[in-house]
Amino acid sequence: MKTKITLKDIAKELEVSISTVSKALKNSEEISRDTKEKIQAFAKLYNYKPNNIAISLKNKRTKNIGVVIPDIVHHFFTTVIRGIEKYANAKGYNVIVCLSEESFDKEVINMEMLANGSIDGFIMSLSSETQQKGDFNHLKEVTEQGIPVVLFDRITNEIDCDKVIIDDQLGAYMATKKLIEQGRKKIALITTGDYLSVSKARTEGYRKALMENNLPVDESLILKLSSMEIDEKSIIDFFDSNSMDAVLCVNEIFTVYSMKLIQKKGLHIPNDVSFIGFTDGLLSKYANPSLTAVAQHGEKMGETSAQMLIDKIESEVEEETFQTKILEPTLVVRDSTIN
Amino acid sequence: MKTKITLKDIAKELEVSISTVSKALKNSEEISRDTKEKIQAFAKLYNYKPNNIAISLKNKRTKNIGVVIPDIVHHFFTTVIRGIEKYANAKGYNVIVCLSEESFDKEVINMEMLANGSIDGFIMSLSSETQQKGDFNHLKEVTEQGIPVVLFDRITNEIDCDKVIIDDQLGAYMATKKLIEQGRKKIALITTGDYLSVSKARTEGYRKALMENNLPVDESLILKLSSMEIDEKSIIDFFDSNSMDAVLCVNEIFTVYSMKLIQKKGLHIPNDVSFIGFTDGLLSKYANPSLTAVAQHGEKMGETSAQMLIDKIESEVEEETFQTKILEPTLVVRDSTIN
DNA sequence: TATTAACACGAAACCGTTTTCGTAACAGGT
DNA sequence: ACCTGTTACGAAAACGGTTTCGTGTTAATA
Repeated sequence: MKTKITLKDIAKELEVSISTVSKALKNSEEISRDTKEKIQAFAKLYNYKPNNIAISLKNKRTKNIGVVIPDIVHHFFTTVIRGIEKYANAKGYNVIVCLSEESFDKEVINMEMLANGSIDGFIMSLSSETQQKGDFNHLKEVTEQGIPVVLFDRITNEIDCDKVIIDDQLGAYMATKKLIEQGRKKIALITTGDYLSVSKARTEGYRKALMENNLPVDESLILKLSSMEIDEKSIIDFFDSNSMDAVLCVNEIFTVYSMKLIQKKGLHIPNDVSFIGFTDGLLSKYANPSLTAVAQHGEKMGETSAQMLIDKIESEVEEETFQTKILEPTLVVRDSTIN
Repeated sequence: MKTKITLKDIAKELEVSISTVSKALKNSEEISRDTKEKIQAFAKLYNYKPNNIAISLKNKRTKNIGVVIPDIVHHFFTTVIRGIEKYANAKGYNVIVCLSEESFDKEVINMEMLANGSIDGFIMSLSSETQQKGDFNHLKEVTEQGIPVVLFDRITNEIDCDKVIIDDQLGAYMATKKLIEQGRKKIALITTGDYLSVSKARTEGYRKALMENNLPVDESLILKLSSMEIDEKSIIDFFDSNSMDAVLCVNEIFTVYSMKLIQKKGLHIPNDVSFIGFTDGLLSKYANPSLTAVAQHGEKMGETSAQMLIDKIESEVEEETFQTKILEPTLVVRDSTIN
């Protein structure tokens, strides 16, 4: 086992000081050509690479960014990570991923773990429990310490920091309007409770579209599931006790699952019932029929978040100006609506 | 902005030495009750948390593990990450995720970036380019430095390290046998080139099942796609120029995509053609018809990998014994085969 | 020849911990 | 009064770098 070589080793071997080695490897003007060449050759021969940890300690920069997300199995989050990773990597940053699994406690623990020097900044999306609870002290602490934070998708207004969201209201509005234009009158909505910021905005967009088109908002056509887990029974009851000609769902899994249940009832998609879902992920693409979906552009969101965070990390200025970037959703039309 | 407090700050404030503070916070017997209480109270008040980087430097342990995978959008890898994260987190480790995106160069760069002190060990699955190229020097270097590595799923025999795989051959064998038992005679296989270790094993299992059941292995019924990207034309050609009554695919996306194409031809699944795919992911569950799939138990694989890695990291002994854990695949029967 | 500037390098502080070792102060025993 | 043993703490080295500043040597200048 050949152990890693350090500056000290090189210095001893070449009978110069550590400082000289350090400078020589940085090609400093201070060091003579001869010495530099000798040291650089030696370093290359022994494959010297500076120790990241030592450097981090010295300049108080880790070149790591912490990503805390509720779930990695939702395709949307996966694409966001990809976007983050892509941008961060190009800038020489590494990405530490922590999953809160929709739990407040886990979110807090993860953040505390990372906040003690492990990372230069956070990119995160709040767990549903956090949003439900409305307790953001862990975020407050972190920002007060001067650690930059970028919140994406599931955000809160109670924290001053950069934010990236898509215009969820617009997305739902576009989707609902599309359904209305196709002559649908009884459009149902399957969502979570309003505690999830995104669900709330989407519900608003849905209402807005109905109202603008003089359609009644029938509260019994709005199903609020109590968690992110599929509650099959609730959905079946909902379908059994209401008639509808279109369904809008706030996420992909709700959508495909609901479609299956509708199909089991013998109804045809899109003829009898049209479906539009949020998140244009793998499921939307490959579901049968393929899903008309509101694309959230997760990868773009990830890139944007990473860019905003790294800008802040690397900016010298102590400005306390935060911005919220609102990305535009796109409607990807497939076979679950009439073309 | 209240900046982080250090041992030095506490020492100065309380007019004791840094060593005393450090010991007091560790509840050392060396320090008197009074002093300890005073220091601990002060530390708590100012929310002192030791700096991870400093600790890492000191004990040459980062409590980070590096995960290098080809792709995060494949559901299988997502579940593996989840398993890793779960186990690692419980053990106080953080997970740094790097994506090679099936590229050899990226894989090398990522590993080099992390190998300089940022992590205590690697968990990885080889990029297809790496497997194709057969160049594993980056792995060799890392293991020679004494950094523990666990390879999962896409592995190589050229590197001595711990490994976790599922019995891919068995999985394909089980799937093929199932199809044979249902009376299928012309079973096609859609795979990648043999450079991918898993594809190779799966192909072997497929052949083995056919041979054991006295069915001919018709090479024209084996489609080898040249990359992980869907090549629609090749698949259509394949279906047009061959007749078959069952299809086995080496991954989920190949499977659902192929199903779509078969359905477009007007064939019925499973009556005309049965399908079985590898990886029991979201797509399998929600595809229409839902997919009979070989479950790879990604989460289990992730946990096992993390466990093996952390065991090695934390074991004092300098043993050079490596093991390969082989997980058993399971056949999850759904509607793409006859029940 | 004395002064000075440029050159090339080393010493040491620093980042924030942990840990070993040394020691002042005091108590107890003889 | 002397020795010994605790007790309670501090000094300093170490982890592996970066960076500031000081300095010995040489060559150029007055």
